[in-house]
Amino acid sequence: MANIREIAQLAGVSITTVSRVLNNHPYVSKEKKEAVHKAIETLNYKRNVHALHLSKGSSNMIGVVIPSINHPYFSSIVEGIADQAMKHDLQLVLFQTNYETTKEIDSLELLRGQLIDGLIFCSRAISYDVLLEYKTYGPIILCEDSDQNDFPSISIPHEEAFQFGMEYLISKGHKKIAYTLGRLEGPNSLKRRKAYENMMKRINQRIHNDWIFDECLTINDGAQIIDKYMELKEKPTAFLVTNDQVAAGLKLAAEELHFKIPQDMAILSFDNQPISQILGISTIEIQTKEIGRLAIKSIIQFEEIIDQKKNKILLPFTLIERTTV
Amino acid sequence: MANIREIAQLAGVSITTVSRVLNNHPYVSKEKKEAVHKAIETLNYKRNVHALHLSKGSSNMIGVVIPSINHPYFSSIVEGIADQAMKHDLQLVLFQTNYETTKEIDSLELLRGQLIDGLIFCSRAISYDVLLEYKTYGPIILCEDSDQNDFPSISIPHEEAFQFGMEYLISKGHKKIAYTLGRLEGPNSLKRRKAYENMMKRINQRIHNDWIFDECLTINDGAQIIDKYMELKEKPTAFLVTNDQVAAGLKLAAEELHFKIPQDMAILSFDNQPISQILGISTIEIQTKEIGRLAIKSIIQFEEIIDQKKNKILLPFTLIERTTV
DNA sequence: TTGTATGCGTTATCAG
DNA sequence: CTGATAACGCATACAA
Repeated sequence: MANIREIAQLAGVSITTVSRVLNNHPYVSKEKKEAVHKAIETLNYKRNVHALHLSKGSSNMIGVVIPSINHPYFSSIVEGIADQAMKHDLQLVLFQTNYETTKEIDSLELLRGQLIDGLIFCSRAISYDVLLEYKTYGPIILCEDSDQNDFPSISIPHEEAFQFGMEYLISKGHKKIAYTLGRLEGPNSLKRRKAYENMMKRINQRIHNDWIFDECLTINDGAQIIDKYMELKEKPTAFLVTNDQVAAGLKLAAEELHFKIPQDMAILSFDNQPISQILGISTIEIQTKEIGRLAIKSIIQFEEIIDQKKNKILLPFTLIERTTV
Repeated sequence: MANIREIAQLAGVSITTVSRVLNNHPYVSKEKKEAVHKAIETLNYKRNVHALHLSKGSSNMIGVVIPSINHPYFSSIVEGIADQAMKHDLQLVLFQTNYETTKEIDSLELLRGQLIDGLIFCSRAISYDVLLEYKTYGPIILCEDSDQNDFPSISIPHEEAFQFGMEYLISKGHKKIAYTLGRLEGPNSLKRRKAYENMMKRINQRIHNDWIFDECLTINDGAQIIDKYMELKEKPTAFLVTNDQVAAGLKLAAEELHFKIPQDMAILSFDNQPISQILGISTIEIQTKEIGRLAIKSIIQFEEIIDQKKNKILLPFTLIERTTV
């Protein structure tokens, strides 16, 4: 591949002039500019990106940390990230971590090594302390309902949304409420658990630990809930579940066993993905794509955000009433 | 950030020696090695990736072209790509194109600019001729059922699989068969259309153009088929559809209108995503994740593949009989 | 308006 | 075993 030197030579100008043309700087005579363009054309020249990055000290690439891309919640966030990134000519580097901390550290190390100019955590398994060690290496955005003030965060208010869901179920006459979680230790899950305990206490219900279903993320996870449900001595009458996928699995598996939804079992979920619409699942809408968009915006306006300490964005959520509650 | 020079200075060795230690070269005395490691520790040094890339002339990053990440078919492929990429320490750069040719060209230009060492096209809107212009700039892999010999391709045999699906429907007594496509002009769609026309001719059925449903990719697309279906004078008895998402939408929307599946309308789809299992949809399984894995493997073994002209991989497909046919 | 010279941080060559 | 030094390709301060 031809380099800038060859272009300069062929065009009969200096390297600097070529660079100026390349970067649309002013103060280049029309003739030289044309000569440069012609040389670029004939040699089929293309700027080497690494040299540019090295020279600039940045890469206009952003890292995205997700546990798995093959899940509607995360791929929807990434879609928003990708849309917005496009508008700012940012490239996306994907880190599929499967919630492994070593993978998350890999991504942080690449921030430190300047491969990426910023990092968006759609999921986080790593401890907050470790994260702090990387604070100085570039913008880090957290897509979680976070109480800290070191990193900008974007999310819905999980505690509030969960509480809202509980209240809705209670308003429909339910007291025996079960719920499901993606990962027991996830930052958002902790928020949800807290809300659950508060609400159950408020309606004088004791906490049944076997009404809390962990590791529920996919359709199949949802379908498998029904097996555990069958073994329960005391059965809940309502489920507040992680997301629409889990709700879909649960609903279809329950109906397979001739349970009536919502009479025998009410289901309320989160997200409002297309599947919930088609299955008539009542759900609390979350603007996942918007979370992604705002994550990129936060990266771009990082300095302002930090300066003004406006580093926590909470998006509204909306109840979508359908037929499962 | 400290650089290699500072490390050398602090450790009292030359830059070369530091580089040797960094790259685990032999012939470095234990003392110097330790001194270097100590200096790296104290200065919290990290190799600058851009300098490395520039020097090496490569980046161990791979580009992935997809129309939208927010679709199970594509995110499943990307999941496979990511899994396999991880094993080889390759980073992934995502290009969400929405089938726009300009976006695809952007990705190709970055291959030319050496940002990425290779490119995987999970979808392609660009013409084959344009693609050819970039052939020399690095490994390009096509995830489509392709007849060309310039680029390695990985896919299922779409024509054969589609024909197989038709034969299955016919064996169940259907002659009036409709089908749906993702994009009319997509490379895989063309294969499917060809198979459709052949099979319909074989059973002496004329082609109804209004039995061919274009732009069907999502659950909602599937649900909307039913509206057009209602307006059809002559109605098909079976649908061979793009993927499980479309099948799910179609099935649920049809049942909403009290159609019996498969008596009133048989449905056979492709993919075997979890949703098809839970809805009992008969489907032709495609190993999407494996397509992704093999794409990375093809990038790595690119030279061999080209040399041995083994540049077309066709994965097997499997009929999963459930309840919709 | 143009060009020279230097820096960006590594790796690789070659001489010792 | 070790170290100068020359690439790698571009941007930019400074000089003209």
